[in-house]
Parts: sequence; structure tokens; C-alpha cells
Amino acid sequence: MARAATTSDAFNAIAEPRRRDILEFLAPRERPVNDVVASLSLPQPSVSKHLRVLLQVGLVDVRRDGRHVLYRINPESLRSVHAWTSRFERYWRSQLLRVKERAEHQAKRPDPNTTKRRPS
Amino acid sequence: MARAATTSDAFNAIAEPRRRDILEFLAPRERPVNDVVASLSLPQPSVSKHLRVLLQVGLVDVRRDGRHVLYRINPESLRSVHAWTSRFERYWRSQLLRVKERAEHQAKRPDPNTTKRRPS
DNA sequence: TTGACATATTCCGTAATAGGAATATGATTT
DNA sequence: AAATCATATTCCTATTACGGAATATGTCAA
Repeated sequence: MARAATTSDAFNAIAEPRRRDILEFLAPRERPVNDVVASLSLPQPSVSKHLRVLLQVGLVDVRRDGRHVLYRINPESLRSVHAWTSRFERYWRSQLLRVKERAEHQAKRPDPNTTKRRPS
Repeated sequence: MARAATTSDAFNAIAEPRRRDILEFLAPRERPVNDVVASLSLPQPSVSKHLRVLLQVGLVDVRRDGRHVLYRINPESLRSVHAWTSRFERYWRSQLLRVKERAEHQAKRPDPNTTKRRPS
């Protein structure tokens, strides 16, 4: 059956690194396509195609202004991904805690490699 | 060049919904392959293949115990994805704020389409 | 209308997927 | 050693993605 379409959901859409770059670039404010092209040094057709994917999964919105087409992120669509990863937050937190505890035990018998040092 | 390999990073690996299901199942504690098979009702070879992908990107770890092979999540690897989406948190927060403000203005001049209604 | 600018679409080739079925490998028990 | 249990690998196929190049579409200006 092959891999799921990139347009099937946000998870598939953001698997492509360039699309993540585009989203980051659009985050602060809406931008015309050519700004993306210039900023990321990608061929214009490539950017248009990536934007289309992002649009189809609702990660960006568009509006036209004269001959410019302005894209902006729809951050709401990223919440699903954020929410999913958040389910694992407690696990990496407890993992960090274990690391921290180990470090504190170490502190009783200090490790020369870990002690403070100034740049010589 | 075709799509990036599913094994190239966590983003690509979790694009596959079954792999996300597997990670959720493994989250509480390590499990043998057959538990995953039984729990998710997937063919065993399919599970083994998915686990291999997850292993290659570091999303899970393994250890052998007799004839069982126990997989466990490595939540640390999901932090990168969480961290990336977090960069957009402030944007959806302000988006929510705008929605909330609109709602409060609406409250002053109630919209009949929005007012409460009981099923007739 | 013609031209210039901005963006989108199409066509092509290559590469890589996930699923299914069959089979191989590894470990344990009898 | 043979049978059994647990897991991994291989082979096959249909589908799809991405990049590049060329071209189409759309909008404004002169």
C-alpha cells in the first residue's frame, strides 16, 4: 500500500524538513511566496508545491493581495502534534529525574571530569 | 530524490499512525513483541518491521529476555518533536486569545444562531 | 495589447514505502 | 534432536513522493 500521503495529516506533512523550515519562516507573520523562496533559497516551484501540501492539511492559510499570494501559518493545526508528543512528557521527565538523581549521588564522591573548571 | 526515509529521523518515523500506536502502547512499560501484536491486532511481521524503524531512529530501545524481546520507549527522542512544535505555542495561544475576545464582544449583542437551544 | 512580475501546474525519473505471504532465525522445553 | 514458541527477514507489488525543467495561469502596468 505504500506510505500514507503527505497530505493525509499534519504528521505526514511536517515529516519533510523543508516544510518545517517554511512553517518556521511563516510563524511571525504572513508572507508572499517569493519571500519564502528568497529566504530559504529554494526553487520557486518547489516552494509552491510544499505550500500546497501545507495548505491541504490546514497548516497554513492563504489570501491573495494583488499579484501576491500571502501565506500564513495556522498554528492551531500544530496543536495536534504537540498534544500527541505531550502524552510522553511525563516519561521523559521521569527519565531526567533519574539522571539527576544519579548525578547527585555522584556528587558525594566528586568526579574530576565533572568539577568546575575555568578556561585556561 | 523521492521522500526521505522513514528511518531518517523521529519526524518521519512517527508519520506512520501504527508506529504512533505502538509508541503509545509501549509508553507505560516495556513489552514483548507479541503483546503489541495482540493489543493492536496487527500481523506480527508488520509489528517487527515497525519496531525496527522505531529502533533505528532511537524512539525505542530493546533488550532480550529469554525468547522474548522487550521493547521500551525512549521518550527522550520525542522531545525533539515536542520542542519543535513548542516553538509555535505562542502563536496558537494568541490565536485562542483572539477567539476568546471575539466571543466576549459577541456576548454583548447575542447572536441567535449561537444562543442555547434544546433538541426539539 | 504587450510585457513584466508572481505563482501554480504538469511531466518525468528515481527512490522508497507499507502490506501480505512465506520463510528464516533464535531460544526453550521435552 | 525435535517440536514449539517468539521474533525477524525476505520477496513481491502498487503507490507515492520529491526534484528539476518547462510551461501555464493570473495580475498589474505602460
